Amino acid sequence: MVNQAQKSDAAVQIFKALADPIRLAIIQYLNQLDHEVACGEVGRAMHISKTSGSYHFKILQEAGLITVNKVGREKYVQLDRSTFDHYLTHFWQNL
Amino acid sequence: MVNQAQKSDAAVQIFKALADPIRLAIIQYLNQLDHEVACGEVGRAMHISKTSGSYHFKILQEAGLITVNKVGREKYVQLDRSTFDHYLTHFWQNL
DNA sequence: TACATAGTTCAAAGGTTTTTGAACTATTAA
DNA sequence: TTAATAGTTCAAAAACCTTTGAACTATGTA
Repeated sequence: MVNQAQKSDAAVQIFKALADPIRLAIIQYLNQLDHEVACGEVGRAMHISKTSGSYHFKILQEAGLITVNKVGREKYVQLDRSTFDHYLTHFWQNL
Repeated sequence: MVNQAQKSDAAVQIFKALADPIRLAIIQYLNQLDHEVACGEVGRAMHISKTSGSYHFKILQEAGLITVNKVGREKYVQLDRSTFDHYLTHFWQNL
């Protein structure tokens, strides 16, 4: 079992990942589509550079907010709703 | 009515306010007590300086996560649960 | 093979957030 | 009036986050 400090570290990481307008827009976009999409397609929809996209997807993945599926040279991402449920929807239960 | 950009600005502000270990500990503390507490008392419980406390309470207040009630020379704070409900518990409905 | 495409990595630059201590205001109590 | 207490403000420093472009790896296609 993880201790209190580790629990709040994870929460801080998730809230940091959510605390950015680009990443929130990505989440919104992935939520609407509700299926796997290639990073490149999301990046183009957000009007951001490849490098910036790569940076933001890494932060979302490390926070556990998206899952990643590499197929050929493309990386398909989608929301990991269980993480949102744990830290947002059930915030008070898991605080 | 606010537009989409304003909505996500507010969300970013709330997630930034949550994205800090001290502020998350303050929220945890206020949640357990579940009543007004003076800033000074919270600050002492968190082992932070007056200045640091003042800084963090300001961020929590500006995000709408706490309400403030000044009585004499003391400032009593408590959680504003409606903001947590809106941005966390009902995250998907308000995205 | 050669070329194109998807995505990563790196370091530098710029921007933002947090901590610090000293000086401050406002209120209370002796 | 004097001293103590609660909290704020300020500027400087330190720490941290984000963007940028160039160079890179890996894969797919002609």
